[in-house]
Amino acid sequence: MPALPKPANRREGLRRETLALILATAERIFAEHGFKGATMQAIADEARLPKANLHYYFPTKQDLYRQVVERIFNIWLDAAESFDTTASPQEALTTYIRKKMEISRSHPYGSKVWANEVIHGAPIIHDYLETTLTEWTETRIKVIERWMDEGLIDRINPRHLLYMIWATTQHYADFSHQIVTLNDSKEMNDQQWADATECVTRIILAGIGAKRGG
Amino acid sequence: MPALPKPANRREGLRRETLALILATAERIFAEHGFKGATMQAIADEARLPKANLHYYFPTKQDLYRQVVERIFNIWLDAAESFDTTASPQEALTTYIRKKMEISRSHPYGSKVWANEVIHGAPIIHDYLETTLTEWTETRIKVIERWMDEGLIDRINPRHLLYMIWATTQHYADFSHQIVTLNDSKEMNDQQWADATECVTRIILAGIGAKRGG
DNA sequence: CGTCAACCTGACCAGATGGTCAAAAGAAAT
DNA sequence: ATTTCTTTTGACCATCTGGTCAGGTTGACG
Repeated sequence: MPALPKPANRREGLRRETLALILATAERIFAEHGFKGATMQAIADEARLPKANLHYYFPTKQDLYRQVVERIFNIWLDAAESFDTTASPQEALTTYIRKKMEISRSHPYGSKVWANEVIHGAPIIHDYLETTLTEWTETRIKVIERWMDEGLIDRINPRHLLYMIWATTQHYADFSHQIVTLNDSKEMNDQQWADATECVTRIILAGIGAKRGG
Repeated sequence: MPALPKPANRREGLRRETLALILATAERIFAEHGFKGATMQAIADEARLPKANLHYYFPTKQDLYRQVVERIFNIWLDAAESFDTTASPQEALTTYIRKKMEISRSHPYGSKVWANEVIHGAPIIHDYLETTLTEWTETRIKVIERWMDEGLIDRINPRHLLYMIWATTQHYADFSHQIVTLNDSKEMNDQQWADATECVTRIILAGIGAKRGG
């Protein structure tokens, strides 16, 4: 996430706006229809741009898709940082879960695109999984093992704890249609999101034998 | 799941074999490429049938897709039955989680198709969500509430407990590529599946304050 | 064996879609 | 004002894909 320098001139500013508009629209369309189901024409229409203009900024559909996915990965990385390797299990996990739930609420389309990508074998982002994600996971597993060695939590397989957190938090974004349907066809409100976050955190912490607020 | 009567003759037998072959192949291709990404030609090639033959049995791609999804839903319903409403929390949840993990292992393609469908707004199965799934969920929520009233488990929001179980168990199928990558690029073996099931069950049970084996 | 219905299949078509291009329009620099 | 570079855009094309169809093949049945 490089801090972006301010636009040098009118052109540069417009260019950024257009890029942002295209990326945001594309994220939604890719999330709703999948890579193949999304068409450049549909993205163009939603963004109110001629299709040829999209191809000016992103030569191919794959280029556009890749940038959408990379943006999402960076958001994920930000949240991943909040898994503080120096904090107590309670602090680290509570913060991490909250952050992930917030992402599910604020970036539902991104989460869906990511899910889609992984479900279909991660053809575009396979290298990310093998490098960045693997490294991140290994270091966190070591942290969790240390917690167990120090008797701060029960002995469990750290891998499955992580999967459980990922699966559950992302479920609220990826399966939002199912959740909405089961919620009287209403979007979850602030209170319900807070309730979900609290409930998930509590079950996870109790599940691994970590006292809360400790 | 109607018990199928035995084929009356050679023709009937062949017909069933062909139907089963097409459905199984389609399930895999739909899982790997999504609805739009999967082509009738690809399914035909994989099944070693002429494309026109597919259209003989399934007039349109949507018909084929719908039947694939319906088959998956029935498998889900079977597992759902194992959430015994009369058993203790430990029994009911342990069995249910085990059953769902088994499905994730034995029907990974089906799970992926389902996930895809829900992620994209469940255009085909929306009626299932609104009827069968809603009813099932309501009855199970009542059961969980009874457990809480009887002091068998802690007070939590039953809805989120269910979401957690669904999310986590299905994660092993839907995100298998990620899991394999993080597992030294090897498929999970018998021991690892048993380990995962045990670990998930333990965290959930402890998470809601239910003693194990009780 | 003959008839009929079910089944199979190569060839074909219409529409959709990713991508191209040349020309026009607009901003920046001189 | 003129030149130069970036951006915009409508028209166009090659390819892919779902679906059709006419004619051939096969099994059931009397």
